[in-house]
Parts: sequence; C-alpha cells; structure tokens
Amino acid sequence: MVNVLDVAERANVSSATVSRVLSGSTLVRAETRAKVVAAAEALGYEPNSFARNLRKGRGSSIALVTGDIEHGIYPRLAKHLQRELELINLNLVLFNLGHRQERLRHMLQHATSMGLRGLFLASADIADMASLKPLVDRAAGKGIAILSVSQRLEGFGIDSIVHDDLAGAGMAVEHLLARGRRAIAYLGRISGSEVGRERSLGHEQALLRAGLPIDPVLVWDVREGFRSEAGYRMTSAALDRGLHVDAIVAASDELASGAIAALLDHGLSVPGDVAVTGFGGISWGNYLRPALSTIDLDVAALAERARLWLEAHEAGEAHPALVMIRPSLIVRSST
Amino acid sequence: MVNVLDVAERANVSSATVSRVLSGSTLVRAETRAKVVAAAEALGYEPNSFARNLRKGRGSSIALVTGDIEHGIYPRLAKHLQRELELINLNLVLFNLGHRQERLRHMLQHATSMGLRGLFLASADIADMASLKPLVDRAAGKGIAILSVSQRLEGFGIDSIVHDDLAGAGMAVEHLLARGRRAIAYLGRISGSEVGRERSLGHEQALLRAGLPIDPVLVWDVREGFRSEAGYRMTSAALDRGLHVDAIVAASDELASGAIAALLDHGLSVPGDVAVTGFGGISWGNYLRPALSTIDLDVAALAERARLWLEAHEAGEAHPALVMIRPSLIVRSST
DNA sequence: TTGTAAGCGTTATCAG
DNA sequence: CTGATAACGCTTACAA
Repeated sequence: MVNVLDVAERANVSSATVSRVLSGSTLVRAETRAKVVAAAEALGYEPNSFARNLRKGRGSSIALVTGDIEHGIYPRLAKHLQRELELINLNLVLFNLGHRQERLRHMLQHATSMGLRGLFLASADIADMASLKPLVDRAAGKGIAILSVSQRLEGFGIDSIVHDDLAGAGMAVEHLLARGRRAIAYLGRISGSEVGRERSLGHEQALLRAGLPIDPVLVWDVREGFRSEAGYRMTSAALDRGLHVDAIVAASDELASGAIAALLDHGLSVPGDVAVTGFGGISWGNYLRPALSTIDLDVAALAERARLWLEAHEAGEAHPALVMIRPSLIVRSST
Repeated sequence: MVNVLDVAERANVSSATVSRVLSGSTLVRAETRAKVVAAAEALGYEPNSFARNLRKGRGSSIALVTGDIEHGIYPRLAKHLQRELELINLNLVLFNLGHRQERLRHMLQHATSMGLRGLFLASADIADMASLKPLVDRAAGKGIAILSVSQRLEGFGIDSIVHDDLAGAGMAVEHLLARGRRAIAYLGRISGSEVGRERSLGHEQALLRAGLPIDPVLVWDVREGFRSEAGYRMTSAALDRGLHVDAIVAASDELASGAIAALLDHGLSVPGDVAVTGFGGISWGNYLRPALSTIDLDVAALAERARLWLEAHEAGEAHPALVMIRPSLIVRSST
C-alpha cells in the first residue's frame, strides 16, 4: 500500500506537502504541485480514508434509516439521496429497521462509534419519539447531523424535510369533489399512531372546507402498513359491510392498487362506481388499469433540499427547522 | 471523546488489556475483564471505528453497486443484503450507477481508498466486462471481495450468485405450453447485450424442447430497460403490427404490467386472448387485475448465500464460483 | 512556500 | 495473564 511518504520521497518533498497538494491547498508552488501529482500518479497512490477520517475526527457517510426500504417511495428516496450525497463526496449507508423500534435506539447509540456524519430518518413509524429524544440529543451533541426526511419531527427539535402530505391529501379530495364525489373514504389511517396523520388530516380538512361531514365509517385503518394487501383487505371489508362509497383516497399507491383490485373483485367499476387516488407517484401506477391517479411526491427535490440542509448544517449556517415539498396531482383514469 | 486510555486509567490496567477485553479475547482474567467492562460502561466508552479499521487495515462495509436501485427486485435485494451483512457486523453502502458505465470504473478504482471490504455487483448492465476486468483484478488483488449478485460473471473470474434465470424462463414457458399456448412471445430482450440473456435463452430452449420453432418476430427488444413503459410500448407496437400472440413471457414484472395494460387497451382480454407471465415476484403483482402470474425470485436465499460466500472468502475457505438460486412459479390469474 | 513532528485511537508484538 | 510500545496513514500547528 503506497502512502503519502512514498509519494513524498519520489517527489522529493515532505509528506506535509503531499498532503497539501492532495487536499487541494493553494499554498503550494505550481511547480511543486506538479511534481507531487506526477509522483502520486506514477505510484498509483490512493489516500486511505480511515487515516484521514481518524485524523479529521469525522467520517464521510450518512446513514439512511428506513422502516422498509423495499416499498413505497423509499427506493426512489434512497436513489436520489445517494446521488445528492455523492455530489459532496459522502456515502450513503443503508440501515433498514424492519419496523423494529429498538434497532433505531441501537443506531442512535452507535452512530458516532460507527463514524457516521449524519442520520437521515426515513422510517415512517417512529412512534415513541419521547423516549428516543435523549438519544437523539446525545448523538446531535456529538456532532451527528440528524434530519427527518419522512415524518415531521420539528416539534421534537429535529429538523425535517418532508412532503406536504396535508396539502397532497387535500388536493386528492378536492379533485374528487370536483368530479362530483361525495362519499370519499380515506384508506390508510393507522389509529393511535402519528404515521400518516398528516394525510388523514388533509382528507378531513378538505371535506370540512367543502362543508361536508366526516363520516367515521369512511376512515379505514390499516394495521399492516401501507401495502397492497392491506388496501385490498380493508376495502373488501368495507364493501362486505355494504358501505356506500364513491371515492377512495389511499395513503399510498400500493394501498390504492389493493383497493382497486378489491373493487373490481366486488364487481364494481373504477372510476364508474368508485374513484380511487393513490399517493406517491410510483412508476407502475400509470400501467394499472385503470391507470392510477395519484399525488406525485417530488422525491428528487426532497433529496436536493436534504443535501442543501446538510451543507448548511456542516457550515454552521442557519437552516429552517421545517421544509415542506409541495406534491402535485397526476390525473389518470382511476378518477 | 473517551478512548481506550481513559478506560484503562479508570480500570487501573493498560490500554492493551482494555483492547483485549473489548475485542473479546479470552486471555484475560475474569476479574480484570469485569473491571474493564465496568469502567467502559461508566465512561460511556465507544470504540472508534476509524482507528480500528486503520490499524486492522480493512474496513467494515460492503458496497452494493446497482444500476437502478429504484426498480425491479433491487430494493428487495438491498433490504435482504443489509440484513445479512448486519449479522456479521458489516454495513451496506449504496452505490447507484444510474446506468453510467464509467461510474463503475470509478468505483472499482477507488474501492480500496474508500475502505470497502467488498463489492456486490448488482448492476444488470455490466456490458463491457472485458475492459473492466483489469480493474476488477486490481481491486481483488488488494483484497476486495467481489461478488456478482445479478449477472453470471463467473466466466470472467468473478464469483457469481444469481437467480437461475434460464430455469425460471423455462418454467414460465412450460406453464404456458401446458395451458395450451403456442405463440409465446418473449418481452425483454436487449439486443447486443448480455443483460437478460439467460432469460431470453430460457424461453428459446423451452420452446425448442417442446419441438416448437423460434419465431423471431415474437422476440421483443426493449431498449429502455425492464420497466413498465417499455413493456407497454413494445407490446403495443407488436399488436399494432397485427402479430398473432397468445402468450407473453416478460423479463420483469414491470414489463409484464406494461404488457397487460397494452393488451387491455387494445381490447384484448388477459388471459383469454393472451396470457402473461412476469419475472421477479414483486409484491403488488398479486393486486394487478388480472393478478400477475410470475417467476418468484428468492431474494432472501440469494442474500444469505451472499453472506455465506463472504464469510468463506474472508476465512480463505473455498467457495463455488457459481451458485444458482432456484426460482419458483407463482400461478395467478394472468395465465 | 516548505519541512518537522506530534498526534488521531486502536491493535499487535514482544517482554515480563 | 498483563504491560509497554510501536505502528496504521493522514493532517496540521508550528518552525524555518
């Protein structure tokens, strides 16, 4: 393994000079710089990141902490975040909780020891924030940059960059109202949990704005998460109970796909009998039949803001505690 | 930041002893060990991974190199790999190529410098392997563990753990033949590329086994990758040309969803007029209507084998150059 | 503009 | 079974 000393020797300079050249310092004579660069080149020198990080006292990776990286917009989020971090020479390390709360504790506890520079929280089910707070503070105190990129956690002192779920759900409901729908169900509440609360609230508030009552039987809980299966099950159950619905606002595209399947299986037509909207803007939504109208989440924008936040944080600059990314409605044939 | 010396001081031992205790060495008196553990506990000691890695000369993360982490089975793969690596205290860092070949070169070149312990290649479009080979060898020579987890690359001296695509495609074709289909198209060849070649071959061989001819017009190229849009486009184009087909074997679930959409849009029924199979076993496939019959890939098994491979590799034990994971057919209503 | 030298926190070697 | 000590490769005061 060739190191700075080898390069220094070959270039007839000191290791300090080599280091200066390689870290792009300007305080080096052009001529010297050239010599060093040539020597490094010739020897195939590659800096050792551990030594550098050890010396500098900080690492070069950010952990993306997800509940379930497999579903919803998380794969897209991971992709965009990685791309953004790469711009500032940081790595994205993946940490999937699999919905085990204690693993988050573990993560928070060992963030410094793992040499992480920051933590992007993208787990949808951070429930017990109160008990987590001390750990978060401890990590933050040690210089770990902590940002929530899925839930609004600014109330707990954690900066948050999130999609404007409230507005998104509102847009869906308003679109359905404009289409003449009145019995607009909400699919995807997780009762007793903050998860998806904003979306559920968006549905509620939009109905109230329109002067419509909130019918509790039209708010459907999912316990198994935002996946197709839950959508299918809850929609089926509602239909079996003979509920009257003419539209469903689903909290995710996957839930929506399950809902549509259930409706079709019950002999109903979409959107003829029941219109359905999704949430997320997943790519295959356009190839469901009927094609899924959905609230498209601008994940690329979110990822960029996350990078900007990180840069500001590292520079010690001020940054807003909450950024909301505005989603947009995509109208397709399911509504 | 509390370090080994602090712990040593508090426990009245040397840093060496602390290190021994913390790395679980048995050559320490139980009593001494207890003192050290207590001191570490009391001080809230956390080992510094950079120092450790620097000293040990190797890191603790594996990079997952994908072409596009957003689609297909890659999110699932990432999830399972992370879980497996966690078992052996390794991190998974994400590196998404976005289908830019030169970024792979870069990755290979800087793997050591980034302190990576290994590289899992999961990019479907590693085309120019010949030119990449020297870089791979160089990295391998430096002790980087390199494993392909999507393409068969054992011919290039790269150990590979892959799904048995040949068998999978064969199972799909045989299933369709058993259902009486004869004009079985293959959707998803990328002409002039090794990508998906095994699947395409599986289709071909299964037809030949059944004594059926290969009709070139029934092999559909996709240039835009294995996504829904391409499936829709190619299927539409074929139908517009008036081609007779009674079944489509798609190289991915996303392609299949596009194909089904195109068929329905052309007024055809699935599976009445045309049966369709997917590839992957994506979770929402069961909620398409008709529900998608597919070749289910056992990603969890693949991930486990990958971990086992890594352990063997590190232990210097022998390990097979090629492991094939057997997929299974899931029959739903699209066939 | 460049060199010297002192660490960063850990582990491995060698004595004891 | 334990301690002293020398690295690992890099950056950064401080000197020159």
